[in-house]
Amino acid sequence: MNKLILLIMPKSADEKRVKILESAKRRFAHYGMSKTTMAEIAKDLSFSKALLYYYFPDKNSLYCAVLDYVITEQEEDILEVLRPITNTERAIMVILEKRMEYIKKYYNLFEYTFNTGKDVPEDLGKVIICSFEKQHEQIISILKNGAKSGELVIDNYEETARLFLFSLMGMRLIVIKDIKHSFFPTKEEFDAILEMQKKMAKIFIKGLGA
Amino acid sequence: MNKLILLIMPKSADEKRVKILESAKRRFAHYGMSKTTMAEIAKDLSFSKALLYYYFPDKNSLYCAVLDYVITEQEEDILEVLRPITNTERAIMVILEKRMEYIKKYYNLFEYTFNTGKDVPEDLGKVIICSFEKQHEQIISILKNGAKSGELVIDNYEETARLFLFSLMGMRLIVIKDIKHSFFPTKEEFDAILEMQKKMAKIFIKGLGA
DNA sequence: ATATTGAATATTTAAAAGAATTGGTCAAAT
DNA sequence: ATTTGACCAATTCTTTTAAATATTCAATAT
Repeated sequence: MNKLILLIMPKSADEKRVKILESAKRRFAHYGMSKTTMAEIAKDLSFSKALLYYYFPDKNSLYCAVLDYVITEQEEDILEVLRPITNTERAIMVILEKRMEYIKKYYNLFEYTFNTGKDVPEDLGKVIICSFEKQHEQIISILKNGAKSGELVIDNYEETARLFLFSLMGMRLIVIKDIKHSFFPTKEEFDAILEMQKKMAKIFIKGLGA
Repeated sequence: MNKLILLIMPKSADEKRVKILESAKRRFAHYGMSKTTMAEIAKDLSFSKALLYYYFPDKNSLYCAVLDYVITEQEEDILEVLRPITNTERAIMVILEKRMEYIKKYYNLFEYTFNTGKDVPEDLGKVIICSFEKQHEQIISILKNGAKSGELVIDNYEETARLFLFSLMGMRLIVIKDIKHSFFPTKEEFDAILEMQKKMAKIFIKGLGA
Protein backbone atom coordinates (compact mmCIF):
# COMPACT_ATOMS: atom_id res chain seq x y z
CA MET A 1 0.00 0.00 0.00
CA ASN A 2 2.75 2.40 0.95
CA LYS A 3 4.72 1.47 -2.12
CA LEU A 4 1.76 2.10 -4.31
CA ILE A 5 1.39 5.57 -2.91
CA LEU A 6 5.06 6.24 -3.37
CA LEU A 7 4.77 5.34 -7.01
CA ILE A 8 1.71 7.40 -7.59
CA MET A 9 2.45 10.49 -5.59
CA PRO A 10 5.24 11.82 -7.78
CA LYS A 11 2.97 11.72 -10.77
CA SER A 12 0.26 13.58 -8.91
CA ALA A 13 2.85 16.07 -7.75
CA ASP A 14 4.01 16.56 -11.29
CA GLU A 15 0.46 17.08 -12.33
CA LYS A 16 0.14 19.91 -9.90
CA ARG A 17 3.33 21.38 -11.16
CA VAL A 18 1.95 21.34 -14.67
CA LYS A 19 -1.31 22.82 -13.49
CA ILE A 20 0.58 25.72 -11.98
CA LEU A 21 2.54 26.08 -15.17
CA GLU A 22 -0.58 26.22 -17.30
CA SER A 23 -2.35 28.59 -15.01
CA ALA A 24 0.65 30.89 -14.86
CA LYS A 25 0.95 30.69 -18.62
CA ARG A 26 -2.59 31.95 -19.07
CA ARG A 27 -2.10 34.85 -16.71
CA PHE A 28 1.34 35.80 -17.99
CA ALA A 29 0.17 35.62 -21.59
CA HIS A 30 -2.80 37.80 -20.83
CA TYR A 31 -1.50 40.31 -18.30
CA GLY A 32 2.26 40.02 -18.60
CA MET A 33 4.82 39.20 -15.94
CA SER A 34 4.59 42.29 -13.76
CA LYS A 35 0.81 42.52 -13.73
CA THR A 36 0.35 38.95 -12.60
CA THR A 37 0.63 38.13 -8.92
CA MET A 38 1.42 34.84 -7.30
CA ALA A 39 -1.78 35.17 -5.28
CA GLU A 40 -3.84 35.31 -8.46
CA ILE A 41 -2.23 32.24 -9.92
CA ALA A 42 -2.83 30.39 -6.67
CA LYS A 43 -6.42 31.52 -6.48
CA ASP A 44 -7.14 30.35 -10.04
CA LEU A 45 -6.28 26.84 -8.89
CA SER A 46 -7.63 27.13 -5.34
CA PHE A 47 -4.11 26.39 -4.15
CA SER A 48 -2.41 28.25 -1.39
CA LYS A 49 0.21 30.75 -2.38
CA ALA A 50 2.77 28.82 -0.38
CA LEU A 51 2.23 25.76 -2.51
CA LEU A 52 3.49 27.59 -5.55
CA TYR A 53 6.71 28.10 -3.67
CA TYR A 54 6.87 24.42 -2.95
CA TYR A 55 7.07 23.73 -6.67
CA PHE A 56 8.94 26.81 -7.84
CA PRO A 57 11.59 28.64 -5.81
CA ASP A 58 10.37 32.11 -6.83
CA LYS A 59 8.28 34.05 -9.28
CA ASN A 60 11.06 34.54 -11.73
CA SER A 61 11.73 30.81 -11.90
CA LEU A 62 8.08 30.22 -12.56
CA TYR A 63 8.14 32.80 -15.32
CA CYS A 64 11.22 31.19 -16.84
CA ALA A 65 9.59 27.78 -16.66
CA VAL A 66 6.53 29.10 -18.45
CA LEU A 67 8.64 30.79 -21.07
CA ASP A 68 10.59 27.65 -21.64
CA TYR A 69 7.36 25.69 -21.81
CA VAL A 70 5.94 27.94 -24.51
CA ILE A 71 9.16 28.11 -26.45
CA THR A 72 9.38 24.34 -26.48
CA GLU A 73 5.80 24.14 -27.67
CA GLN A 74 6.66 26.54 -30.46
CA GLU A 75 9.79 24.64 -31.45
CA GLU A 76 7.91 21.40 -31.70
CA ASP A 77 5.15 23.05 -33.65
CA ILE A 78 7.62 24.48 -36.12
CA LEU A 79 9.45 21.19 -36.46
CA GLU A 80 6.16 19.52 -37.25
CA VAL A 81 5.16 21.98 -39.93
CA LEU A 82 8.63 21.95 -41.38
CA ARG A 83 8.83 18.20 -41.89
CA PRO A 84 7.29 17.90 -45.38
CA ILE A 85 9.00 21.01 -46.72
CA THR A 86 12.13 20.72 -48.84
CA ASN A 87 12.38 24.07 -50.58
CA THR A 88 14.61 26.49 -48.67
CA GLU A 89 12.62 29.64 -49.21
CA ARG A 90 9.39 27.91 -48.33
CA ALA A 91 10.96 26.63 -45.11
CA ILE A 92 12.01 30.10 -44.07
CA MET A 93 8.59 31.51 -44.87
CA VAL A 94 6.92 28.89 -42.77
CA ILE A 95 9.21 29.59 -39.85
CA LEU A 96 8.53 33.31 -40.05
CA GLU A 97 4.81 32.72 -40.14
CA LYS A 98 4.82 30.35 -37.21
CA ARG A 99 6.98 32.61 -35.10
CA MET A 100 4.78 35.58 -35.76
CA GLU A 101 1.78 33.47 -34.87
CA TYR A 102 3.30 32.74 -31.48
CA ILE A 103 4.38 36.29 -30.85
CA LYS A 104 0.84 37.41 -31.55
CA LYS A 105 -0.60 34.75 -29.28
CA TYR A 106 1.80 35.26 -26.39
CA TYR A 107 2.75 38.86 -26.88
CA ASN A 108 2.48 39.92 -23.26
CA LEU A 109 4.40 36.88 -22.15
CA PHE A 110 7.33 37.71 -24.41
CA GLU A 111 7.03 41.42 -23.87
CA TYR A 112 8.77 41.27 -20.51
CA THR A 113 11.63 39.49 -22.19
CA PHE A 114 12.00 42.19 -24.81
CA ASN A 115 11.66 45.26 -22.67
CA THR A 116 13.64 44.31 -19.61
CA GLY A 117 15.57 47.53 -19.20
CA LYS A 118 17.52 46.33 -16.19
CA ASP A 119 19.94 43.46 -16.46
CA VAL A 120 18.07 40.20 -16.95
CA PRO A 121 18.15 37.72 -14.08
CA GLU A 122 20.67 34.97 -14.60
CA ASP A 123 18.29 32.18 -15.49
CA LEU A 124 15.98 34.25 -17.66
CA GLY A 125 18.98 35.19 -19.71
CA LYS A 126 19.81 31.53 -20.03
CA VAL A 127 16.34 30.72 -21.39
CA ILE A 128 16.53 33.54 -23.89
CA ILE A 129 19.98 32.65 -25.08
CA CYS A 130 19.05 29.01 -25.29
CA SER A 131 16.05 29.89 -27.42
CA PHE A 132 18.20 31.98 -29.69
CA GLU A 133 20.67 29.14 -30.01
CA LYS A 134 17.91 26.78 -31.07
CA GLN A 135 16.68 29.20 -33.70
CA HIS A 136 20.24 29.63 -34.81
CA GLU A 137 20.75 25.91 -35.17
CA GLN A 138 17.53 25.62 -37.09
CA ILE A 139 18.54 28.27 -39.59
CA ILE A 140 21.95 26.68 -39.93
CA SER A 141 20.30 23.38 -40.63
CA ILE A 142 18.12 24.91 -43.30
CA LEU A 143 21.05 26.65 -44.88
CA LYS A 144 22.98 23.39 -44.97
CA ASN A 145 20.10 21.64 -46.64
CA GLY A 146 19.91 24.44 -49.15
CA ALA A 147 23.60 24.07 -49.85
CA LYS A 148 23.36 20.32 -50.19
CA SER A 149 20.53 20.56 -52.68
CA GLY A 150 22.53 23.13 -54.62
CA GLU A 151 20.15 25.97 -53.94
CA LEU A 152 22.61 27.98 -51.86
CA VAL A 153 26.31 28.71 -51.68
CA ILE A 154 27.55 29.57 -48.21
CA ASP A 155 31.03 29.78 -46.78
CA ASN A 156 30.25 30.35 -43.12
CA TYR A 157 26.97 28.81 -41.98
CA GLU A 158 27.21 29.93 -38.40
CA GLU A 159 27.83 33.56 -39.24
CA THR A 160 25.36 33.71 -42.09
CA ALA A 161 22.59 32.31 -39.94
CA ARG A 162 23.37 34.82 -37.23
CA LEU A 163 23.29 37.72 -39.66
CA PHE A 164 20.00 36.50 -40.96
CA LEU A 165 18.45 36.19 -37.52
CA PHE A 166 19.76 39.55 -36.40
CA SER A 167 18.36 41.43 -39.31
CA LEU A 168 14.98 39.76 -38.90
CA MET A 169 14.87 40.39 -35.17
CA GLY A 170 16.08 43.92 -35.63
CA MET A 171 13.39 44.55 -38.17
CA ARG A 172 10.81 43.46 -35.65
CA LEU A 173 12.36 45.66 -32.99
CA ILE A 174 12.42 48.71 -35.16
CA VAL A 175 8.79 48.42 -36.15
CA ILE A 176 7.62 47.61 -32.63
CA LYS A 177 9.57 50.61 -31.40
CA ASP A 178 7.63 52.80 -33.80
CA ILE A 179 4.28 51.72 -32.46
CA LYS A 180 5.09 51.93 -28.79
CA HIS A 181 2.16 54.25 -28.12
CA SER A 182 -0.39 51.47 -27.92
CA PHE A 183 0.10 48.62 -25.47
CA PHE A 184 -0.50 45.99 -28.01
CA PRO A 185 0.33 46.12 -31.71
CA THR A 186 -2.67 45.61 -33.94
CA LYS A 187 -3.10 42.71 -36.30
CA GLU A 188 -2.27 45.00 -39.18
CA GLU A 189 0.99 46.00 -37.55
CA PHE A 190 1.97 42.41 -36.93
CA ASP A 191 1.17 41.63 -40.53
CA ALA A 192 3.24 44.56 -41.72
CA ILE A 193 6.24 43.25 -39.83
CA LEU A 194 5.73 39.78 -41.17
CA GLU A 195 5.50 41.06 -44.73
CA MET A 196 8.72 43.01 -44.37
CA GLN A 197 10.47 40.05 -42.87
CA LYS A 198 9.36 37.84 -45.70
CA LYS A 199 10.49 40.21 -48.40
CA MET A 200 13.76 40.79 -46.65
CA ALA A 201 14.26 37.05 -46.28
CA LYS A 202 13.64 36.49 -49.97
CA ILE A 203 16.28 38.96 -51.00
CA PHE A 204 18.65 37.50 -48.46
CA ILE A 205 18.12 33.97 -49.74
CA LYS A 206 18.55 35.07 -53.32
CA GLY A 207 21.78 36.70 -52.24
CA LEU A 208 22.97 33.33 -51.05
CA GLY A 209 21.91 31.74 -54.29
CA ALA A 210 24.17 29.64 -56.47
CA MET B 1 26.34 105.18 -40.07
CA ASN B 2 22.99 103.86 -39.05
CA LYS B 3 22.61 102.11 -42.37
CA LEU B 4 25.98 100.50 -41.97
CA ILE B 5 24.99 99.12 -38.62
CA LEU B 6 21.73 97.87 -40.01
CA LEU B 7 23.61 95.95 -42.64
CA ILE B 8 26.09 94.50 -40.24
CA MET B 9 23.90 93.70 -37.29
CA PRO B 10 21.96 90.87 -38.88
CA LYS B 11 25.19 89.13 -39.71
CA SER B 12 26.42 89.57 -36.17
CA ALA B 13 23.11 88.26 -34.94
CA ASP B 14 23.43 85.24 -37.12
CA GLU B 15 26.90 84.71 -35.85
CA LYS B 16 25.58 84.55 -32.35
CA ARG B 17 22.97 82.10 -33.42
CA VAL B 18 25.65 79.90 -34.85
CA LYS B 19 27.75 80.29 -31.73
CA ILE B 20 24.84 79.04 -29.66
CA LEU B 21 24.36 76.18 -32.06
CA GLU B 22 28.00 75.15 -31.83
CA SER B 23 28.12 75.46 -28.09
CA ALA B 24 24.94 73.47 -27.69
CA LYS B 25 26.29 70.89 -30.07
CA ARG B 26 29.36 70.35 -27.93
CA ARG B 27 27.30 69.98 -24.77
CA PHE B 28 24.64 67.77 -26.31
CA ALA B 29 27.22 65.56 -27.96
CA HIS B 30 29.08 65.16 -24.69
CA TYR B 31 26.35 65.02 -22.06
CA GLY B 32 23.22 64.31 -24.08
CA MET B 33 20.00 66.27 -24.26
CA SER B 34 18.65 65.75 -20.75
CA LYS B 35 21.94 66.32 -18.96
CA THR B 36 22.57 69.64 -20.62
CA THR B 37 20.96 72.77 -19.23
CA MET B 38 20.23 76.00 -21.00
CA ALA B 39 22.11 77.81 -18.26
CA GLU B 40 25.26 75.84 -19.01
CA ILE B 41 25.11 76.57 -22.70
CA ALA B 42 24.66 80.26 -21.92
CA LYS B 43 27.50 80.27 -19.45
CA ASP B 44 29.87 78.66 -21.94
CA LEU B 45 29.39 81.70 -24.14
CA SER B 46 29.00 84.26 -21.36
CA PHE B 47 25.55 84.98 -22.72
CA SER B 48 22.50 85.36 -20.61
CA LYS B 49 20.06 82.49 -20.56
CA ALA B 50 17.36 84.78 -21.87
CA LEU B 51 19.39 85.42 -24.98
CA LEU B 52 19.17 81.80 -25.96
CA TYR B 53 15.43 82.18 -25.89
CA TYR B 54 15.74 85.18 -28.16
CA TYR B 55 17.27 82.97 -30.83
CA PHE B 56 15.48 79.73 -30.12
CA PRO B 57 11.91 79.43 -28.84
CA ASP B 58 12.71 76.58 -26.47
CA LYS B 59 15.19 73.89 -25.59
CA ASN B 60 13.65 71.33 -27.84
CA SER B 61 13.90 73.62 -30.83
CA LEU B 62 17.53 74.21 -30.04
CA TYR B 63 18.11 70.49 -29.83
CA CYS B 64 16.35 69.95 -33.12
CA ALA B 65 18.39 72.69 -34.73
CA VAL B 66 21.58 71.08 -33.51
CA LEU B 67 20.46 67.68 -34.69
CA ASP B 68 19.60 69.07 -38.07
CA TYR B 69 22.93 70.86 -38.17
CA VAL B 70 24.87 67.67 -37.52
CA ILE B 71 22.77 65.58 -39.86
CA THR B 72 23.32 68.08 -42.63
CA GLU B 73 27.04 68.02 -41.95
CA GLN B 74 26.96 64.26 -42.20
CA GLU B 75 24.94 64.25 -45.39
CA GLU B 76 27.35 66.62 -47.06
CA ASP B 77 30.29 64.63 -45.82
CA ILE B 78 28.83 61.43 -47.26
CA LEU B 79 27.97 63.10 -50.55
CA GLU B 80 31.54 64.27 -50.79
CA VAL B 81 33.08 60.87 -50.17
CA LEU B 82 30.58 59.23 -52.47
CA ARG B 83 31.34 61.38 -55.50
CA PRO B 84 34.18 59.39 -57.07
CA ILE B 85 32.64 55.99 -56.32
CA THR B 86 30.78 54.12 -59.03
CA ASN B 87 30.64 50.56 -57.75
CA THR B 88 27.41 49.86 -55.89
CA GLU B 89 28.82 47.72 -53.13
CA ARG B 90 31.65 50.12 -52.53
CA ALA B 91 29.17 52.97 -52.25
CA ILE B 92 27.13 51.16 -49.63
CA MET B 93 30.23 50.27 -47.65
CA VAL B 94 31.36 53.87 -47.61
CA ILE B 95 27.98 55.03 -46.40
CA LEU B 96 27.96 52.49 -43.61
CA GLU B 97 31.42 53.52 -42.52
CA LYS B 98 30.64 57.21 -42.53
CA ARG B 99 27.42 56.77 -40.66
CA MET B 100 29.07 54.70 -37.99
CA GLU B 101 31.78 57.33 -37.74
CA TYR B 102 29.16 59.96 -36.94
CA ILE B 103 27.26 57.78 -34.54
CA LYS B 104 30.47 57.19 -32.66
CA LYS B 105 31.29 60.85 -32.61
CA TYR B 106 27.85 62.12 -31.65
CA TYR B 107 26.52 59.13 -29.79
CA ASN B 108 25.02 61.03 -26.88
CA LEU B 109 23.47 63.54 -29.21
CA PHE B 110 21.66 60.83 -31.15
CA GLU B 111 20.94 58.72 -28.11
CA TYR B 112 18.04 60.90 -27.06
CA THR B 113 16.56 60.41 -30.48
CA PHE B 114 16.79 56.63 -30.24
CA ASN B 115 15.57 56.12 -26.70
CA THR B 116 12.73 58.60 -26.50
CA GLY B 117 10.15 56.32 -24.91
CA LYS B 118 7.43 58.93 -24.81
CA ASP B 119 5.96 60.30 -27.97
CA VAL B 120 8.48 62.50 -29.73
CA PRO B 121 7.73 66.21 -29.88
CA GLU B 122 6.26 67.26 -33.19
CA ASP B 123 9.33 68.96 -34.65
CA LEU B 124 11.84 66.41 -33.44
CA GLY B 125 9.83 63.76 -35.19
CA LYS B 126 9.98 65.88 -38.31
CA VAL B 127 13.76 66.08 -38.19
CA ILE B 128 14.09 62.35 -37.67
CA ILE B 129 11.68 61.46 -40.43
CA CYS B 130 13.31 63.96 -42.73
CA SER B 131 16.68 62.41 -42.05
CA PHE B 132 15.31 58.98 -42.75
CA GLU B 133 13.80 60.21 -45.98
CA LYS B 134 17.15 61.57 -47.08
CA GLN B 135 18.87 58.29 -46.35
CA HIS B 136 16.08 56.54 -48.15
CA GLU B 137 16.47 58.72 -51.21
CA GLN B 138 20.19 58.14 -51.14
CA ILE B 139 19.81 54.38 -51.11
CA ILE B 140 17.21 54.57 -53.85
CA SER B 141 19.59 56.62 -55.92
CA ILE B 142 22.36 54.10 -55.43
CA LEU B 143 20.07 51.22 -56.31
CA LYS B 144 19.00 53.01 -59.48
CA ASN B 145 22.59 53.55 -60.46
CA GLY B 146 23.27 49.90 -59.81
CA ALA B 147 20.34 48.95 -62.00
CA LYS B 148 21.41 51.30 -64.76
CA SER B 149 24.92 49.89 -64.83
CA GLY B 150 23.46 46.41 -64.93
CA GLU B 151 24.76 45.41 -61.53
CA LEU B 152 21.32 45.08 -59.96
CA VAL B 153 17.82 44.02 -60.88
CA ILE B 154 15.10 45.67 -58.82
CA ASP B 155 11.37 45.88 -59.30
CA ASN B 156 10.45 48.25 -56.51
CA TYR B 157 13.18 50.74 -55.60
CA GLU B 158 11.28 52.47 -52.85
CA GLU B 159 10.40 49.30 -51.01
CA THR B 160 13.73 47.63 -51.50
CA ALA B 161 15.57 50.63 -50.13
CA ARG B 162 13.28 50.72 -47.11
CA LEU B 163 13.82 47.04 -46.40
CA PHE B 164 17.53 47.55 -46.63
CA LEU B 165 17.53 50.51 -44.26
CA PHE B 166 15.28 48.78 -41.78
CA SER B 167 17.37 45.72 -41.51
CA LEU B 168 20.53 47.77 -41.06
CA MET B 169 18.95 50.02 -38.45
CA GLY B 170 17.40 47.08 -36.70
CA MET B 171 20.73 45.35 -36.57
CA ARG B 172 22.18 48.35 -34.84
CA LEU B 173 19.27 48.47 -32.42
CA ILE B 174 19.56 44.86 -31.51
CA VAL B 175 23.23 45.03 -30.77
CA ILE B 176 22.95 48.29 -28.85
CA LYS B 177 20.15 46.76 -26.83
CA ASP B 178 22.44 43.93 -25.85
CA ILE B 179 25.08 46.25 -24.43
CA LYS B 180 22.75 48.52 -22.55
CA HIS B 181 24.63 47.97 -19.30
CA SER B 182 27.36 50.46 -20.10
CA PHE B 183 26.45 54.03 -20.92
CA PHE B 184 28.54 54.13 -23.98
CA PRO B 185 29.31 51.28 -26.35
CA THR B 186 33.01 50.61 -26.73
CA LYS B 187 34.93 50.99 -29.92
CA GLU B 188 34.95 47.22 -30.30
CA GLU B 189 31.19 47.10 -30.04
CA PHE B 190 30.77 49.79 -32.64
CA ASP B 191 33.12 47.91 -34.89
CA ALA B 192 31.22 44.69 -34.35
CA ILE B 193 28.02 46.35 -35.47
CA LEU B 194 29.70 47.85 -38.48
CA GLU B 195 31.13 44.50 -39.50
CA MET B 196 27.75 42.83 -39.26
CA GLN B 197 26.12 45.58 -41.23
CA LYS B 198 28.71 45.27 -43.95
CA LYS B 199 28.37 41.54 -44.27
CA MET B 200 24.64 41.77 -44.22
CA ALA B 201 24.74 44.47 -46.88
CA LYS B 202 26.92 42.34 -49.10
CA ILE B 203 24.53 39.43 -49.03
CA PHE B 204 21.64 41.78 -49.62
CA ILE B 205 23.31 43.35 -52.63
CA LYS B 206 24.21 40.01 -54.06
CA GLY B 207 20.56 39.06 -53.61
CA LEU B 208 19.66 41.95 -55.85
CA GLY B 209 22.27 40.92 -58.37
CA ALA B 210 21.55 40.36 -62.03
C1' DA C 1 8.88 11.91 4.69
C1' DT C 2 5.83 14.74 1.40
C1' DA C 3 2.56 17.93 0.53
C1' DT C 4 -0.09 21.86 2.11
C1' DT C 5 -1.50 25.79 4.55
C1' DG C 6 -2.30 30.27 7.32
C1' DA C 7 -0.07 33.64 9.20
C1' DA C 8 4.14 36.48 9.67
C1' DT C 9 7.98 38.89 7.41
C1' DA C 10 10.68 41.06 3.88
C1' DT C 11 10.82 43.48 -0.57
C1' DT C 12 8.97 46.18 -4.18
C1' DT C 13 6.15 49.24 -5.88
C1' DA C 14 2.99 53.50 -5.54
C1' DA C 15 1.58 57.74 -3.87
C1' DA C 16 2.23 62.02 -1.61
C1' DA C 17 4.70 65.87 -0.13
C1' DG C 18 8.36 68.94 -0.32
C1' DA C 19 12.73 70.74 -1.93
C1' DA C 20 15.71 71.79 -5.66
C1' DT C 21 16.73 72.28 -10.28
C1' DT C 22 15.79 73.88 -14.67
C1' DG C 23 12.90 75.59 -18.47
C1' DG C 24 10.64 79.58 -19.87
C1' DT C 25 8.72 84.69 -19.49
C1' DC C 26 8.89 89.70 -19.10
C1' DA C 27 9.60 94.40 -18.23
C1' DA C 28 13.39 97.31 -18.34
C1' DA C 29 17.95 98.76 -20.31
C1' DT C 30 21.22 99.21 -24.09
C1' DA D 1 16.70 94.90 -32.45
C1' DT D 2 19.36 92.94 -28.88
C1' DT D 3 20.37 91.84 -24.21
C1' DT D 4 19.76 91.13 -19.37
C1' DG D 5 18.45 90.18 -14.38
C1' DA D 6 14.76 89.00 -11.82
C1' DC D 7 10.81 86.35 -11.60
C1' DC D 8 7.46 82.44 -12.36
C1' DA D 9 6.15 77.83 -13.81
C1' DA D 10 7.06 73.31 -14.84
C1' DT D 11 9.73 69.42 -14.11
C1' DT D 12 12.73 66.49 -11.92
C1' DC D 13 14.75 64.62 -7.57
C1' DT D 14 14.32 63.23 -2.60
C1' DT D 15 12.16 61.71 1.25
C1' DT D 16 8.56 59.68 3.51
C1' DT D 17 4.77 56.71 4.08
C1' DA D 18 1.57 53.43 2.92
C1' DA D 19 0.05 49.66 0.27
C1' DA D 20 0.77 45.64 -2.49
C1' DT D 21 3.28 41.66 -3.32
C1' DA D 22 6.85 38.30 -2.94
C1' DT D 23 8.84 35.09 0.10
C1' DT D 24 9.53 32.38 4.38
C1' DC D 25 8.27 29.25 8.07
C1' DA D 26 6.35 26.79 11.76
C1' DA D 27 2.56 23.93 12.13
C1' DT D 28 -0.72 20.47 10.14
C1' DA D 29 -2.47 16.93 7.37
C1' DT D 30 -1.70 13.07 4.45
